[in-house]
Amino acid sequence: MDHADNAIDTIERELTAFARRARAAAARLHPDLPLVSYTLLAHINDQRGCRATDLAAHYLLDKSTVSRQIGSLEKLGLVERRPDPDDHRVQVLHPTRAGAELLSATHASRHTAFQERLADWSEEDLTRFAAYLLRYNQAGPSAPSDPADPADPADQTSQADQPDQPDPATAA
Amino acid sequence: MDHADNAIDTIERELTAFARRARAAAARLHPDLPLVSYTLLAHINDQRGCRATDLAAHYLLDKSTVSRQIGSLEKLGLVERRPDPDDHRVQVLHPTRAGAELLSATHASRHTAFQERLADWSEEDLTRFAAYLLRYNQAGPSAPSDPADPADPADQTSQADQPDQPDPATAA
DNA sequence: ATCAATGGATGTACTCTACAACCAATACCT
DNA sequence: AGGTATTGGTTGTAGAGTACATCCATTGAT
Repeated sequence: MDHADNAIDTIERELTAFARRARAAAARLHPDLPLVSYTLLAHINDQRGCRATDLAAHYLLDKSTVSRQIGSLEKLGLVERRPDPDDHRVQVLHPTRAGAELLSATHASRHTAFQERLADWSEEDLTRFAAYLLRYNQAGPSAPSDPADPADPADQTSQADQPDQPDPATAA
Repeated sequence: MDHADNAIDTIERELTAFARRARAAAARLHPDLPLVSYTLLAHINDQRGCRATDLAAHYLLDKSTVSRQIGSLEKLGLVERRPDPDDHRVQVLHPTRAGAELLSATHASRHTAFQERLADWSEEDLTRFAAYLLRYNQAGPSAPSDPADPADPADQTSQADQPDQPDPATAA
């Protein structure tokens, strides 16, 4: 077990820890907007209209799951479905006014939370950490990044709308 | 929006992406040993005997959740409960032989997956990335790291067995 | 001795998810 | 054109994971 292996173990452990906590925190802190719904809504918002199938492909979710998520987002009045004139099978999803507002409020509070947590990091460390995370998420033979926010200017390396790859963090 | 804010946005986005993918991957790739069970089993193994309450506190899980998880681990023959002679309310949890073996096999395959994903990283980058993750997970006013594997020599900064803090990654 | 605190289990309910089966619309192919 | 495959989406069903409330047994404190 050399240094690199130790580092890999640490990365594995810490990413796993993060994922577990994130999940718990999501349930705890999104009483009104569950994590998955938030993610999908954000994607819909960023794409300025996308189809349920796109979401399913992007997030590696079953289309039934997406269908129900969209259903609940619609029930909450955060998303609306518009028929696609070119293909009558398709519903183009758009955030409603309320959806966009909730999203921006949520994003703002998330950003603040991160800012607080990262308050004592130097700009250099922030930049490097961000770069490592990007690299990690894009890594692997066929692992595209997760261009969850392709509209984000910081997302310079986002690729096409491809499915995420199962992550070794939780692979066994 | 300065550089630091951009970096923070990237960190936020990438960690969130990771958490979402990890979740999906967990369900997909742990047919025999669900992620949570794996995590708890690993903790039990590392602690060489711990109580259900410890697990609940450590992972911010409800004790009912832990109780059921332990129940299923026991049903799978991976964990055994031993009465605590000093306190008859307590059950000390220990991995069975099968549990320890499954754990080490799982860990090995996880490590391999990470190794592959990180194969083209320099040792220096690995070390720094690991350090950043540790720092991130330990950050915050009252956010201890998640010493999931305190026995791991790489986990030099693990602290006491305190609950994890809700993570801004998914806080809204 | 009583009453509170602790460790744990159980009842119930909700979210997220997948798989399978299904329907409707479109595309392809001869 | 007609038949078949493909695609977009919904619904039925099932299971994991979780929380909250409640309950029981044991321990501790006054």
